[in-house]
Amino acid sequence: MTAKRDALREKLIKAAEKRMREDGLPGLRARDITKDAGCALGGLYTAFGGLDELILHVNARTLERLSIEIAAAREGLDPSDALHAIAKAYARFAKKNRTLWDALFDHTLTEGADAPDWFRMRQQGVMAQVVESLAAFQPDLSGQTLQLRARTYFSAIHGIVAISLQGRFVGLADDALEPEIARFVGYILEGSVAASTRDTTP
Amino acid sequence: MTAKRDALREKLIKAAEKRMREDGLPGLRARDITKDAGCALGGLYTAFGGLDELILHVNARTLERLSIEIAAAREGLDPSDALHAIAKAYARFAKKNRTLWDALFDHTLTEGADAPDWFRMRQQGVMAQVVESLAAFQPDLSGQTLQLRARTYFSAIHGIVAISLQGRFVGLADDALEPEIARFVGYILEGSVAASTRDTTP
DNA sequence: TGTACATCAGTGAACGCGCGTTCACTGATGTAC
DNA sequence: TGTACATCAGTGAACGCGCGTTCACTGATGTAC
Repeated sequence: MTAKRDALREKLIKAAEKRMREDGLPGLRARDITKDAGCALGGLYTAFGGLDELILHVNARTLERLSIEIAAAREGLDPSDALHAIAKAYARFAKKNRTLWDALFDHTLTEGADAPDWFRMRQQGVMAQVVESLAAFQPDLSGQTLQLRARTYFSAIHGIVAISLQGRFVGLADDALEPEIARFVGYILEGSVAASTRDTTP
Repeated sequence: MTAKRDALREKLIKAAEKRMREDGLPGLRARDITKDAGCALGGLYTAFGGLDELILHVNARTLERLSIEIAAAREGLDPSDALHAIAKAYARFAKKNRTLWDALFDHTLTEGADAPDWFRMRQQGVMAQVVESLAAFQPDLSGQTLQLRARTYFSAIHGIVAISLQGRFVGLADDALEPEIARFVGYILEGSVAASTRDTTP
């Protein structure tokens, strides 16, 4: 019966997620997780390949929730508003789920092994939405270029959120973050429209 | 005599920097460093407070070199070009000094203790240049707002560089990075000028 | 210049501990007859 | 329905090891006379 096995996996993921939310990735210990999940230490290794794999599952769920929130935020909006909404939703998610969100970027697989497909798909789920909204905003973009622009847009927002939340370089009131992002996104959209019309109508 | 002590400190910093450049922050071990520096393991603890403090010194030097390269890149340029040059220099520096640059962001002090003043000053040295160029580009900005805008500008570029280099979410040719940044910066500057003129001449 | 003594940077073996992972065992569940 | 046997998920004590830090010692350097 695989249902029992799945139940254990579920309990472990839930327990790990809870610990990660409270203590963050660095404070995550196999002993704590298995204790919370109500199984023996070794149980983790029958249910999963190891701690790293368990973390990957927690991160996958975080990505899934992020994806859902982004989807909800941009639903029914026109392209420009949607791009604004994505950035805002991203910032809010990061702030609300700080430790889980940190783990998305801090957890690196040992050796050069890259993440399994089921995990990459979760990443895609987020990125695809940026791509979609950007494509609607700039219909002339497509293929590799579109992918690249979407990543650039996303990672710029990511950088702003990341450095703001960790308070590096400058320590400023964090309620300044959302308006700052809104303004910044406005600049990008306006600038890209200007560049685009200049290209098309010389 | 403090000269000898300083010589040891210097040897340790150099050795740590070399190891960090080769193996990155995660591969940094006190034993390796002291062996390379030609002193005993305990020597590290007479010269510095501990490994963390030594890492801080390495990071301070990395920031110093970054600051110098940014200064050289923007020298004599008009504000708009200078902002472009800063972004480009940052991307190049990160790529060329990958592991050292990673350490700037990955190394976190244990507990909530924040970095000493001499270290913060190095961070300021980088940031101040962004502030300066941005102030020249948008003379209407000043004070907190200027600081905030500068950080936003900087952290957006940082995000783009960081995610590109670690190849997350999308794996794309990394020679696409510089033109992508150039375009992106162009959008921001154009957008901010448009917004600014709109404000001043309603 | 020489002797006795103090200081203290530097030594490196030993400590300590956190923590992921293993593995010989057990007991619940399933299968054969 | 009952008995014997096989399987294998789950157990948890023990392993192993990496690694930062300590601390009793030593030997070079400086000071007093």
